[in-house]
Amino acid sequence: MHLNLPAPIATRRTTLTFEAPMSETQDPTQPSRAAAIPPQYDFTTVEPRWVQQWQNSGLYEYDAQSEAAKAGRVYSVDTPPPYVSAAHLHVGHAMSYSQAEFVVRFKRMRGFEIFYPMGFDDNGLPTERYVEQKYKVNKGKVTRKEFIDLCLEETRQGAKVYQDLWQQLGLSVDWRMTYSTIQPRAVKHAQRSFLDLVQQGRMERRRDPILWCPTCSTALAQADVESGEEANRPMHGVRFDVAPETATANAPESGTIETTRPELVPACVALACHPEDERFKHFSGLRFRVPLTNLRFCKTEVTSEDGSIGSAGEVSETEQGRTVPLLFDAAVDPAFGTGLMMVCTFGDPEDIQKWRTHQLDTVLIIDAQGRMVTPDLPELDGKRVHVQAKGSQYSEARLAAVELLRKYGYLGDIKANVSRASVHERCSTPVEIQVAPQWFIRLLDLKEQLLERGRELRWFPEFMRERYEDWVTNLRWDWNISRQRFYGVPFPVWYCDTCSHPVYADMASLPIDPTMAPCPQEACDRCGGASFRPEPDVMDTWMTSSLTPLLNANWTEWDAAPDADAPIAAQPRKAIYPMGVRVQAFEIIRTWLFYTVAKSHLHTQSVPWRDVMISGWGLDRQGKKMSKRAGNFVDPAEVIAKYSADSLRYWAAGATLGQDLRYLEDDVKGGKRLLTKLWNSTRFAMQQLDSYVPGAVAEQPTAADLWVRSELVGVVGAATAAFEQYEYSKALRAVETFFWGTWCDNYLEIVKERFRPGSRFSAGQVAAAQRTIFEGTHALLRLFAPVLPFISEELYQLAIRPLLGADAAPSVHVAPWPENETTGKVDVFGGQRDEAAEAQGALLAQLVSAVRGCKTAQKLGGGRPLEVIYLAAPQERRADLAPLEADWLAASRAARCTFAAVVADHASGEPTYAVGTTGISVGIIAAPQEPQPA
RNA sequence: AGGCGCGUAGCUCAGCUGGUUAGAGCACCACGUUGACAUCGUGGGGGUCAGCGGUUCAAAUCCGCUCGCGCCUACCA
Repeated sequence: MHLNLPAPIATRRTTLTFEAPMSETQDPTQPSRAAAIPPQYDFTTVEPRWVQQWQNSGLYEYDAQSEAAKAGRVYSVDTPPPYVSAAHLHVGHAMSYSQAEFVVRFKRMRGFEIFYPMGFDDNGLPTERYVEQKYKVNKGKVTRKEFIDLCLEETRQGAKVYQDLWQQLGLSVDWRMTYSTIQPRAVKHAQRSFLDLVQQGRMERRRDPILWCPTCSTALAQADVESGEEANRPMHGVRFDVAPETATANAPESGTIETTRPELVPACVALACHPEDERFKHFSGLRFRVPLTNLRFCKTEVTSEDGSIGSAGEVSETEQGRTVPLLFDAAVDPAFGTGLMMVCTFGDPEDIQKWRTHQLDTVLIIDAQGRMVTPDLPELDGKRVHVQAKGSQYSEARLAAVELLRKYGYLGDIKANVSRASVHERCSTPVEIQVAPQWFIRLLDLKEQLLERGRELRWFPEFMRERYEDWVTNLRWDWNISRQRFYGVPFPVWYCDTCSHPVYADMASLPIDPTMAPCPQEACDRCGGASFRPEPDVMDTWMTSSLTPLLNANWTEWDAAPDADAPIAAQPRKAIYPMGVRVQAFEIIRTWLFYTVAKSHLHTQSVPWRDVMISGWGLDRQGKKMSKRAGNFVDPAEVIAKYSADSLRYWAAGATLGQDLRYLEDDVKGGKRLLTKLWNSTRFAMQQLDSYVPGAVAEQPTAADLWVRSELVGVVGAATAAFEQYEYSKALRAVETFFWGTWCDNYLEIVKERFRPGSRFSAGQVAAAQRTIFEGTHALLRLFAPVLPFISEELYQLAIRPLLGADAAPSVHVAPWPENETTGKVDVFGGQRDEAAEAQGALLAQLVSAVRGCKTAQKLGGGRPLEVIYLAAPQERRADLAPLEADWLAASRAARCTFAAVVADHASGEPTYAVGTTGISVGIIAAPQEPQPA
């Protein structure tokens, strides 16, 4: 038999050899083909053996020189580099990685050269947070080097755990291509990206208000911030007195604002109201005194009784405090609070907006650690803004501020008010706004272009595109990539000590750490200064993660001279870019996906991939997201040990793309059942093939053969179409339904009789059944292979490959998918559907089922032979029945059937069964029970 | 507050470009083991398709509104 192997695979992979897996168990006295298949499937030995053999043989290695690669038929996969916190691994992770891999395996069988690396994200704040919590350290307690060493060690351990699990799970990754986001290659890419954006004028160092996490002591990007819990954040009325020097005859003496942040009152820089708000029409031109700013703390030294010198002091009121103007701004909502709002520096993005628009002063009273800096107000000074005061749900600073406002008579009503604060997604601390020099990538002017890139991508499922559009549309901050942390990619920048002018590293010197390497310039371009200091900040972790497609393609080496000595992972691969598909879950569309699209747009004026596949989450039985913290987490390694990797993958294949999936052990058990069924049915098939020599006997297919062949052609088409749309669950369902219902329950039961000694079937009919069984099994194993790689491979090697001869694909995973990708033609049983045969088969299945119904009603076993089947059918249907008779009688184990006017008359009152809505009904008479042998 | 997804048998989910009697697996009931499979087979019971209204000869499917769950975005002075 000649197998039409796709050319790309032929060059290298046909030379792969696998040891014959079960040869040692074959009984030489029984040369039967079926004997090659042990009675029981033992996944505990089979799965690890294939993990090893696939790995040893290089089956999944990317070959840039293959025929497919040269022809441009490369399918490359950008898969999420998980954080190293391996202890958090749960079946939800296994689910999403499996789902992506189903499609990868499908594409490989379609003849594509696959580039499928794995990455590990061991860079940046998430890792730092993990290390801090695990070792109970923070960046104040250890040196930068000690801390980085801890992070690297955690990274190594985590990556090992991940790789073991992914291999057990059967992911067909090319492990030579593994990257990590802190390795020199990744650092080089991130720094190159930085310098490239500097050259483009996209990268700016600005002293701007920025989002700030007081707990992590670092700046953040908009994407790092999420909505916090709803909570009561009371609204405090605060009276602002009109500055007497601006008072007019008909103006009021004061105005009242409402705020949830009374501690920020001393940072007030303006009051604002809507220009058409009648209530404030007399306020025009007024200035207001900011409460508490008229207080002064006078410190005096005192000598206490024991002679030690301490300090004391008192607060005194001065004549006037700071005054602020009243602004009219249409952005103020007259319906909110009193209609009069306080603008302070800075409470929220709205403040920044007004501060910019009206060029207001800046009064910063919260430091980097979230402590109040208010020297004239000792009750408030140093109080922490994000630490709850003892015995209160409110912070130290807020309580102290309220007390001060009350003491000096400015405090009005306090009203309950439910709202949510913006918090840092890594630590849930409410974010503050600080002002500090930071590096920004200007993005706000690119919204339209980035939306357009989003539209160039094919999204699966399509509705996920809206998550992207929403995010881009609502973007309000340029991307701040500076982080005041230890562990991350350093900026390749020094500053002049005299004038702070930046000096950039040479491209050729990357990767570089400016804290270790000298500044490449001797004198400052701007002022001639000769001493420089390195940039101490590190880059946002997404600065690297956003480059994974470019990192996989080794963008930094595209123009470099070829270096044959470079590790394979580091060699340039421009051909895989843009990549074929990005796979990820939906919650990081705004981060990973968005930033990657932005980077690709800026660096290559292109989308980073053609397709985007978005998966859902693995949920627990109650529908809650799995997480270590929630304690509802299921360890995938345990599931694999108990039920096999194939079974776990089967569960993962049950989720509709983009939808969440609950973890139910029963569903994994369902996978285990399928494996058993597949094993047994293949064993049965082999038992019928001992004498099979393809083409030796001219086949005479029966109605059952023609029916099941046509159905299979249909299933191949349906599964292929589904996989092409990333609908692996639909594909599996089509295959499984056919396999269990049509193939096992009906077809195999029908043909069994054909192989019994002395059956009424001709040699040609037996040959037809053998061909159907063999080619059908071969097709089924290939159809199951993407989802169930282990058992498919084992059965392919045991049952199929030996019969195919020397041309056979060395692995089911590089065997040709039963529909040809280029021609679109199904390569099974001629590839044509036969509607008449399918209609006949449907009738046959109904007839078989009706007889089973009779047997059950008469409490007869399914294998009980029948003496006669009585059949009542309208005259016009009788012609349809004749071609089915042989298969029907065989499946029913009946000696003969005979037409009758009304079945019940001939069946001794036994129950009769209607055959669907065909107008046919049947009745049976069982053959006498044969005497049991003594 | 806006957007997206979901709401179908006891449970988990298909179906949702409108068209016979709404499906599968699990669970449940009954029956059945003389050579693929009891980790099984056969047969069966079980659903006002969240609710209300509309379009249509015909609605689980299309439209509108309401309710519930999840998520995203915004607001949070």
